[in-house]
Amino acid sequence: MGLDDRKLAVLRAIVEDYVATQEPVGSKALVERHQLGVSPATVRNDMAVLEEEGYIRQPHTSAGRVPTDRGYRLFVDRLSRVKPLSPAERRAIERFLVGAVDLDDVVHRTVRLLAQLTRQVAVVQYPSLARSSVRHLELVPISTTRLMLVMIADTGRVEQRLVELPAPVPAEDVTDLRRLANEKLVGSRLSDTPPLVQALVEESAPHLRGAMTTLSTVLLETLVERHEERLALAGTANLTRGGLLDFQGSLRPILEALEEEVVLLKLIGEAEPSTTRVLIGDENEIDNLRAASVVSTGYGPGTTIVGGLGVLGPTRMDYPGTIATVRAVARYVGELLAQN
Amino acid sequence: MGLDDRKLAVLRAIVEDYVATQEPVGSKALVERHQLGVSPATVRNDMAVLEEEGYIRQPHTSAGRVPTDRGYRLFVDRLSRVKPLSPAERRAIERFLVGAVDLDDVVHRTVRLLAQLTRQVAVVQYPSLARSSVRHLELVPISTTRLMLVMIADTGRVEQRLVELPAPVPAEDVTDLRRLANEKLVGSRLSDTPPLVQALVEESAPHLRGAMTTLSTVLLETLVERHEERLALAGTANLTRGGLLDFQGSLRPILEALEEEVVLLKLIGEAEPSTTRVLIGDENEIDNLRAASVVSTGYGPGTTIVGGLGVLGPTRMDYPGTIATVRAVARYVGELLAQN
DNA sequence: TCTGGCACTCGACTGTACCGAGTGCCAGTC
DNA sequence: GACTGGCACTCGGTACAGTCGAGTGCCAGA
Repeated sequence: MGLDDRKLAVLRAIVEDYVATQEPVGSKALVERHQLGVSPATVRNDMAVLEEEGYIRQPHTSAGRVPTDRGYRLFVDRLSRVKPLSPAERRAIERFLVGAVDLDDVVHRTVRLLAQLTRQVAVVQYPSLARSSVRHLELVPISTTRLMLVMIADTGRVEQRLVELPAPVPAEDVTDLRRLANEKLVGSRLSDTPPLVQALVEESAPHLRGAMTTLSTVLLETLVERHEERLALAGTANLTRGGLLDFQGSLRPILEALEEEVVLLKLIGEAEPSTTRVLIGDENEIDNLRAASVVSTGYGPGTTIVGGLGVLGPTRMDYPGTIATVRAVARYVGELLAQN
Repeated sequence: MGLDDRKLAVLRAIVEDYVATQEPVGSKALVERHQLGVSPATVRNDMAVLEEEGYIRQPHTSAGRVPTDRGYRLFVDRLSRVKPLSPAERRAIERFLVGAVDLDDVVHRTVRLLAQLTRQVAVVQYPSLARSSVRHLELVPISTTRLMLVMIADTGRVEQRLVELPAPVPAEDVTDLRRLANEKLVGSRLSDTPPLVQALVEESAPHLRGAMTTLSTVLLETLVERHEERLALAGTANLTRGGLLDFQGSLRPILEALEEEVVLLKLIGEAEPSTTRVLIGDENEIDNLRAASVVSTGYGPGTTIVGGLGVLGPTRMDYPGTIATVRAVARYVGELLAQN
């Protein structure tokens, strides 16, 4: 197990060169491009050890070495510092995000920005309803037996659902329903609402009870249970960089995975506070993404987290740069939301 | 120019075989698989003419023939009948679309359905705001100087915008603003609103005028001028079928084009009543899509059109089947909207 | 006008040879 | 004991030649 400093330096050099050139790197090229202070032969011995330990591998007998997923993992954990952003990148982030007019706008701008800066596929989760609280509920009569329920969350999200009432409800009753619902629910987190919604029905006047029951069912079903998450995606064209060498030749599984909201949510939606999660290749639970890496983090106003965002790319990616960008973007978005 | 019936039959056979096998088709294979009633030599002569006229071409000197964009065009215009849907497909459409709970749901289900049935990339435009009329406007105070404007259209679309007021507005004034706006605008088409909105400001009580001006600016700007269109996309993974032979080897330009909302709208948003538009390869104005074909049509309740939908695939596609599917789906969606 | 026959073309595939990057190993040196 | 230079070896990539066969164009004849 003895991985002394030089061996680690060799691994770092291999990762950096391979990420840059996308070609297996040999011992000679390595000593030429890095100040390792030893000869190629020595490096070769180190490489043999690294290979034995599973950090690098040879695509063919007479080729250079390529990092394994395990090698990238070691690199990320112990061999790299998060790269500070360039001023240009900072400016790009600011320029891109100021002037967003609403949440949709913020999310769309963010996802495009991320895709552009990292040159990878970017995913941004809308602020999770479960982590939002109710700012306002609006009931708009569509017909006598149909209401449009509009919920405005403190995160800026607006969700609407059609409610089919069991019986016609006159306009003034709708007003009552609206008032009641707002009184009870405004300010509370959606994840905490079930008992409140329950109480709502019980406390309603008898003639409102039928309508309120339907209403609360819709509320619970669509906003809490089926906790509606939304996502924005951008930069799929970036998958084609690196001319099909990445992703072992087929974009198919990746594109398929990207179409599954559930999958994406799993990837970026499980953020923990102030952590940047890096999943490398095989570490990914989703089979389709075994050839990809994901860098994700949570975002939100202040220190709370309301959603996740991240990027997906080949395992051969610039981890320090990507991590820095993802973090920075998340922070800016959080600030933006805090102004809300 | 003399394209007699047999030459047309030959072209049709070439298109059908090539679409099925994805391989250049030769004269011998052609007479074997189709009852043309003549010998390969005769077919060869016909092919020579078809090639001269630009309907087919030879990838290499000693290979079979492949249809050109022009050949597909002739095929679509004169040589194919729209294939009736199979009962299975009909059932799939019905099964897929019933049970949609709101517009978002309808659109998402539709786009997935289209992608699945045609095995291509599907695009569905949300009902255009320009073609919708106002069902209700809601103003929700966020703070004393901020309102959330929620517009509900008759097509089911719900749009929201944040309005920054120039000065604090008390709650009862908000009620007045809401009432006024609804009185004037409900029932009118968004594209017809500019004069109405103008009148709105003029008829407001003096103390409301400032707020109403801001409000109407937001209304006009975001809902009319920048006429906000939304899109849903699905099936990008289908681009990878045909193993990179389609799209001359690179998905890049296609994926890039698919990320541009403007481009997609141009493709499917210019629907005319009861027409199915087919754009084949070169006919496409967007350079990135010169290797693709697009089949699109409009949809809407009854005979009106509120939006477009369509699919994008390789020029080598099953036009009759795709056209039939696109039409059928559009019709079903229209019916669904009509029930609204 | 159609057909059979024939010479021709050229991509796809196969086998051979060669080059060179890169390796593992070993004996020698500090 | 750790490092180095040297050397034989491996093997992917490329270039080249040869063969095969699908497919063509053309032409004479029915």
